Amino acid sequence: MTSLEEFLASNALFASLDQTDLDDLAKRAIQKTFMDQEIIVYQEDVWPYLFLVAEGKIDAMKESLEGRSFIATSLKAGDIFWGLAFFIEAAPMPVLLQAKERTRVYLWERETLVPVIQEHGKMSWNLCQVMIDRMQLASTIVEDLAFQPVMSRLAGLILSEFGDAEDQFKSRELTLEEMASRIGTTREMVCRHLYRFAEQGVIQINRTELRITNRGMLEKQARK
Amino acid sequence: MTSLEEFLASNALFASLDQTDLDDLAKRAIQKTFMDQEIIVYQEDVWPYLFLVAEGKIDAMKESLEGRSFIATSLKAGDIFWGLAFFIEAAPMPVLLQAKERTRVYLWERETLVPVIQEHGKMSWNLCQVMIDRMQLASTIVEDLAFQPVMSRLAGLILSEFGDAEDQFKSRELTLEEMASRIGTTREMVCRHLYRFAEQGVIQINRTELRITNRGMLEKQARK
DNA sequence: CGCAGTCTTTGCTTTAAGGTAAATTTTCCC
DNA sequence: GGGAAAATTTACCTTAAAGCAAAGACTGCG
Repeated sequence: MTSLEEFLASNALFASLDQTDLDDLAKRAIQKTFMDQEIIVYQEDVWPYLFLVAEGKIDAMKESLEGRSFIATSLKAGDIFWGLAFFIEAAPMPVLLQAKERTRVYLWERETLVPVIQEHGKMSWNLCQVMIDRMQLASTIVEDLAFQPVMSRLAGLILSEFGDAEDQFKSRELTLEEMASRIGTTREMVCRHLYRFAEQGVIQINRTELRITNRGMLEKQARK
Repeated sequence: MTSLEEFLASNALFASLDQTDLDDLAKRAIQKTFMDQEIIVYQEDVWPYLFLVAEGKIDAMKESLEGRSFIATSLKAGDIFWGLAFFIEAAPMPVLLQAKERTRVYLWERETLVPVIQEHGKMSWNLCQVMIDRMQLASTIVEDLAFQPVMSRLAGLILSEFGDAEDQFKSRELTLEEMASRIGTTREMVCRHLYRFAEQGVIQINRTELRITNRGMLEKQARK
């Protein structure tokens, strides 16, 4: 059993396949590597692939005509993603995919993988489960954009990015621009609100790091 | 073949089943009827059903704490929908479902239908296709909310609601409140923008009906 | 018919969000 | 180690969106 086969077997989507099928899919997988910041596929392109992230990180983002962008989700090792054209003839990508580190993926063409999926009912079912997860994500995004002001969305982002540091200063990994893209606003707004939070004593912040000083307050603000 | 069996057979999700299975599912379907405005299930409830709309109309909407609401999609005869708990144990409804006319649905419990779906690979695959459709919808919603101002979203709504009338006056079926819920704003904003469009000569409007006079302008505004 | 309740419309006010620009700091590459 | 490029921070200004309130118009029902 090759390491790729083991990797596949450990993934929820492929878990139900037997050795023969794993072997077959492993052989037909196309391995690709992308540099940091490299664009994998542009929005609106027709891209009939399904892929599995082996290592690295990929952002799925939407871009507006005016040059603003919105990061819908980030993919990491073990995650499955696909182009819509994998499922629907000629359907265009709803997002752009961009590597955010050096990233390696295995991908399969529609013609290769769809027959396998259709033959293995369990696999289709597993795929449904993956999709349901994605929908839950989309659901909270819509809710946030429709109802929450920028400040609340930012509070949520701070919690998810800095919430695991036990009230210690933690390096700001994301640029203001990136934070803005995750909550659908501009870098200036993010900066202003960060310092407003700091004024209120909810966080402490300097140019390179951030620390949560009042988590309860942030949580309250986030589901305001 | 009963009429329900025929109805099932005509649906993309069930199309691949043979007579025996159709018969079985038809027998185990739970038929329910809802009055206009009746709530079918509340947001956050755990509701492990998948259903098929036989007749009528259902809105799937999110509600905010402040009482604003956002209509994510409308379901009509032939449409399939489900509670997340159908797929994931104890997962809560991401939306509220409300009948918007007298509505009849057939629903199946998780325990009844999941085994059938898992047994029939083709059915899982069809379900994936349905989900992909829903994702495309969600994708445009996110894009609109993240990038488009209220005026553009309203232009899009006008086109989809009144676009089929050949520049004839058409009765305003939706209240301002409902329009507002579809594009994530308030009824006052909708009203103002409608009259702003009218001032620009893009539409004509009175208290009860509306007519598009410059479709090109609306389309341009919609993808601004 | 009349009245209560629901919608629509509009004016006025407040708040949130965003654009521009410039100063400052940091990063990164040669 | 120096300088260009990128990122952060702020001040100031404009616009978009929303909240509040009140005046009409319509609907449905007793």
